[in-house]
Amino acid sequence: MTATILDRCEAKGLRLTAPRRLIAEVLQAASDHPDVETIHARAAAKDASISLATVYRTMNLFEDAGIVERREFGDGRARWEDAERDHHDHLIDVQTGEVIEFVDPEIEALQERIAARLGYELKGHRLELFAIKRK
Amino acid sequence: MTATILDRCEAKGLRLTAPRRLIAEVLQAASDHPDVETIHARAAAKDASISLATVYRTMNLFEDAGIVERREFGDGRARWEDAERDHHDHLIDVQTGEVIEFVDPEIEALQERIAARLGYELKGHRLELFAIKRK
DNA sequence: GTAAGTGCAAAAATTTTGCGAGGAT
DNA sequence: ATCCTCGCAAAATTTTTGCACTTAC
Repeated sequence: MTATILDRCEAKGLRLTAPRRLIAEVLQAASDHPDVETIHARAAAKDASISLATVYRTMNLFEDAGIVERREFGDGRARWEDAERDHHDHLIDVQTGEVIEFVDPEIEALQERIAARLGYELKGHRLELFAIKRK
Repeated sequence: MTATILDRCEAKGLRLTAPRRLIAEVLQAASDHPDVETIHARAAAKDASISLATVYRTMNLFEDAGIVERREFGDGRARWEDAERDHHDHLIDVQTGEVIEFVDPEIEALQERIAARLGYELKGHRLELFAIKRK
């Protein structure tokens, strides 16, 4: 149903070079939020000739194409995840650290309206709820 | 009602040096989300002898003390704001980097309902909208 | 064939740190 | 007096870029 990263590269008319295919494969397989160093390490495990500069360039390319999303967790490095898979928000249990993913169409629509009211077109969002379990 | 940054420094037992007083003053006066370079420039306007390293050290100190909050808006630099200012969310213009603050009672209420539906009691949240200006 | 992409190394940008001098308590 | 903090410069980290060579279309 959801197109693969490689499919979306093709759909965007990006040149399918060996490094790009490899990075797409690494991102497709990732269920975490890898930084550039990690992506490079995973790619280099399959083809050691890939350079860090290419990973940086490719992530910027994929971001501009809307294929991946950049995340900043406050540790000074950018982290990345599949933009198609990122249609969820996070609720963090502040007592246990447990993270629950959720999607709410109503809140997505409301965000659109808020952006529009401010004169903007919504391109993305990040929502984190901090909460404690109800007794 | 809300204590000034300087008051909170004192309450936390931080040493009140000239550079820290000056940085506290700059942050107190700020209504935007300045990065370190900007904070340094504003401080240097009043005392040119202040160093960038001291601004970095002081921001980390204030963050550890819970006096300011670090924000990452995806441009590679940390930005800072008073931790005790009234709650608001952020809309970031991804083309210009401009940051607009907003509060929306409807979205606050909706977040409460989402948390409740998941069996949680909402304690706080963080919402960032990424958008581009409409033509 | 041609425009775009790659690896490498150097550069740029942001943040941290070692050190001796100076200041707060 | 004793730590702590400062400014400076050097180092560390993360990201970008110039260049010559290679590749996808």
